Amino acid sequence: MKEQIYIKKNVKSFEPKHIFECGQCFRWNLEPDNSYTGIVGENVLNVKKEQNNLIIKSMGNDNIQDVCNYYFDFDTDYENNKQKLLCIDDNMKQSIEFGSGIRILHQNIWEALISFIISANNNIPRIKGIIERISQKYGNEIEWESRKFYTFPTPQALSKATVNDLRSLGLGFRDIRVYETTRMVNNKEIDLSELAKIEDINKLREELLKFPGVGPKVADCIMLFSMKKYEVFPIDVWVKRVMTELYANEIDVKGKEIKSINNKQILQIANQKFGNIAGLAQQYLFYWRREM
DNA sequence: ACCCAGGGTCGTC
DNA sequence: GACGACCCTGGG
Repeated sequence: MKEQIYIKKNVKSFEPKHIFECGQCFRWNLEPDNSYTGIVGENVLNVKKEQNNLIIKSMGNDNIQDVCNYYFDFDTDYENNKQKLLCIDDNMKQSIEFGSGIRILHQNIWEALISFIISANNNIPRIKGIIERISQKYGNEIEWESRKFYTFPTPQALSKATVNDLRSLGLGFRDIRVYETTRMVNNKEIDLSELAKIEDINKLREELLKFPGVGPKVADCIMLFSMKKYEVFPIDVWVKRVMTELYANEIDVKGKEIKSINNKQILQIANQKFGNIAGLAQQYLFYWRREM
């Protein structure tokens, strides 16, 4: 366990607030000095932006530069992607201006699987609290600057939790879903490392849907936020709201005004407009609408 | 005090 | 395919 520092100069499309508060991750917290501290794998990271430079510190065993390149997806050209979306319409333009520093993180699949099962019919403060308590109880402790942090538990570590243990950590009705999913992962009924190799989105989704607690929305979140499948378009209440407000009039049939559109129609619009980076467009729209 | 909604999913009809 | 139930918590 060692402390490391990584300074990356002249970054574009990287704004900690946008990245960590656009709803894709649950383990990052704002510090008094305006930096963010979070847990990535078995490391604690602290990220601060000063002018256009990034100052990243870490405590852990992994090489900080490798961790950051993978997790923050530094190889993807966001300037180029933003340019493509900007010229689609004025809505995209506004939402990108608002969340210009958003990046889609490359999170751990197992952690994303459990986290988004917990997210079902739940609010963000409570989701964060639940994940924090799970990590405190079943994860590894890392001490840094006389503070204690807890990594997200491995499947094996979480298998020690009974349904009642999970219930007492505040999961509510999601307790059995998390318990069963953990059991399936440990038994390798579905092998997560094999899952990551599946290229075809629909085959991948089909596999993910076999886990209890994973429906279409959660499956798409896992694919987008931990597997870099930028073409998927997770539809939640907020996305439904914003897509209806912005685009319901476009599927206006025979002069009739349509005020509610279903998920299939939303996907159709998303694919047609945003194509293979629909997931990125989804994040700009989600963040924009939710912060309004 | 009471009600409602929250990054949905599941079982039932 | 539509509909209600579901644990729990913070905010109105």
